[in-house]
Amino acid sequence: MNKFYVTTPIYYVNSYPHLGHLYTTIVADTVARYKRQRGAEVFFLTGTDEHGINIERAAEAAGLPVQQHVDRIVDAFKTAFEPFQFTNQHWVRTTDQYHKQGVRKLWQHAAENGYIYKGKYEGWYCGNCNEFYSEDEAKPGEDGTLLCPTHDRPLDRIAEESYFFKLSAFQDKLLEHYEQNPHFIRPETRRNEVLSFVRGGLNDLSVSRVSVKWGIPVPNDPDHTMYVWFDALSNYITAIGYGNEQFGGEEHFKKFWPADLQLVGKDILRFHTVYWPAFLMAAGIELPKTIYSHGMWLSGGRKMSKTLGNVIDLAVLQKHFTPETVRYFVLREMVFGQDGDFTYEALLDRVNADLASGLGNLSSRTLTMIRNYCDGLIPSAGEAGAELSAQANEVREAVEQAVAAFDREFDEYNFSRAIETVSNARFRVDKFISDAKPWDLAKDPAKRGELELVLHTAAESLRFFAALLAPILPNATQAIWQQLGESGEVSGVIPNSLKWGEARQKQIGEITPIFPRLDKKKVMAEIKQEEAASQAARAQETKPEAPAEVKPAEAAPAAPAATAAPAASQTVGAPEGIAYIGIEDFLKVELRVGQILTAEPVPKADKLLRFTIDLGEAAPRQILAGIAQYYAPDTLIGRKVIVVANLAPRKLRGFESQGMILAASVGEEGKPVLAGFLEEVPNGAKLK
RNA sequence: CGCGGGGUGGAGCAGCCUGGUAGCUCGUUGGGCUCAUAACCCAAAGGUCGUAGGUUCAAAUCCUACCCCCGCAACCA
Repeated sequence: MNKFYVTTPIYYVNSYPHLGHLYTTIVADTVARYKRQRGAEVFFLTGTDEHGINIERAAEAAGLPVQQHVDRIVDAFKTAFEPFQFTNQHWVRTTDQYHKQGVRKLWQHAAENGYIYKGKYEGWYCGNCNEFYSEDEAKPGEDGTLLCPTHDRPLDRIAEESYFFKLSAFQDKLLEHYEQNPHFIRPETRRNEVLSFVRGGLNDLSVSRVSVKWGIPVPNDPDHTMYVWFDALSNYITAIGYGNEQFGGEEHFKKFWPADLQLVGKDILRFHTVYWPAFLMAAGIELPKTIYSHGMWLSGGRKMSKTLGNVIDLAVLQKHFTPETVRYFVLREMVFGQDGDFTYEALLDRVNADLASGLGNLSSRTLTMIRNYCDGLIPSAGEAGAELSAQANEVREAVEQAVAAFDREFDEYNFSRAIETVSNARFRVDKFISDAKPWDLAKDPAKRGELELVLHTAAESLRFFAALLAPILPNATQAIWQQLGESGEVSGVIPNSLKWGEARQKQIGEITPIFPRLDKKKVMAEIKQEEAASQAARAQETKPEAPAEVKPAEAAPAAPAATAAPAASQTVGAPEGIAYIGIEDFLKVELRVGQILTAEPVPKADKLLRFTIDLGEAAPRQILAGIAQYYAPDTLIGRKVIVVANLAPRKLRGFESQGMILAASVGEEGKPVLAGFLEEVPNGAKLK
């Protein structure tokens, strides 16, 4: 049987849907439609990953029971996806019962085979937070002890009981699998990355936590909760019936597993190409055929980030562009596997050029002529002179070759190239029409045969294009299909089996514009306005609506001043209420006036500057500060600054910093502005 | 020597694995056409494919070194 199982990652519900989620799902949906159209029985899965400590906390912050909180975000995903009419058979949620059941089964199998063992997970633990911190995350105390970054209390060295997955046992097996299945990880560059990672050695993986409650309990040891990735990755098998009765259970699972294509973003490549196959091997389950890592969408050449304010707002996007045009754009514009730049200008250009002026206009001109010259009946190929016949033949060949080339490229997931083959054939048709001038032929009854040949050829080309592009533009191609007088669903037509010349004497349908032309200037102006508005709104937004991302957005350099919008409420780390301290606490801090004697960048550090500062002491002090991106060292020499003089020394990038320079932290980027004095002050003067 | 991606006509990109006329979209200029969504067709201008070496009959493509940009990591006492 010809089956095809395609998955997207399940989306972590710690953030609201964004372009990246949409993109992966569009790709998966397009592949699913493509395979289905060609007769495969397709199972297309997407869903949400809903467990873990982050979710638990976000719910707490939102003041909701966790399940209710995740339900809300899942709804947001479904709502955002709804207009795109994705054809997924199922939406898996890791909070679903059958999933939990299946995951436990997987765990048990792995355990029975000896790949899960109980051990101790050692780390620095804060009793207040109930969490482990790495030495990097922890705050160094005065005497070298490590402090909790949130509570400022000493961390305990604790060994927590934890289950471990014997990842180390799979290094060779994985490498062997990669070698023998060159298409297991795609594209090539990603494969190489993983190869070198695995060759570097694999450590066993801690796969349970006693400190986390929101998750799936470990079988026979309910104090332990499974590590979220073990839980999440399993969805690809549990959702189709592994270890449960979902869709009929085992039989259904056997029918669709192994997955034919698992799409992932390159940020989660390692989990899917190392951990995931190792989990499967441990339980004796076959591995998926291909893990394809796609690129990321950048915005204006930069990674999208809330801090930079260059995130593509889905609401704005959907207001101006139909789901179909967005689908077309992301598939056409990005070379699959590489990063791509998403700009509204490029989107507008693409839509106007390829769809409005291109496919839409070809459809419009062809059908209009058939209506006007042929009473709306698609003509048979008429008799014509040698030259015109030759040209018509050439067009036919170009279209038929496009059919073959499209499938060839698409099967390799070269979506942009597959689409290009159609565009190239389309250019040929437009040229043919312009050269043959059917509007002139129509004036001369003697040229009836030639006229019919031209229009027949154009209509047939259009019919083929509609079938080819159906997975990418499901609604538009169906509209063209119907306007050509065809019945049924174009999504069920195999382009390869279409026969040239079949469409004749069919009554065309009502002609309507398929892709209206967009007014670039007008749309861009509106978008700019809406983006500004939504950004202002986001700035006002309170926590519960915007759960924190796992990875805090990177503070990026540059872009000061100009973006200084009416900087509404840019509170930096707003405390929940003020924790008052007494004067005695303040007096513990020794602030002194210092003068910068030397300043130079620290090698291999982007943000650090190294100073020697005269505090009126016998010898100047060496102090480091993370302001290199905002101050040129030379300009600071001689400047008077305020220094925390009794801060415990700390080594940074190999240099000991004997104090701290005070600066205001401005804006979301935390741009530093050095504190100083308006009058002359002597070095070493104490502040109080 | 931390890891990775990239430098191709004015802009944005493909081509590089599997050397052999440098291609696409937008933009510019001139012309044609009028069926069509001011669309379509033709023509032109514009590139020493980051730099320097090397391999080769032949290099954007393979090799070496270097320069620059962008992510990640590190780094903001």
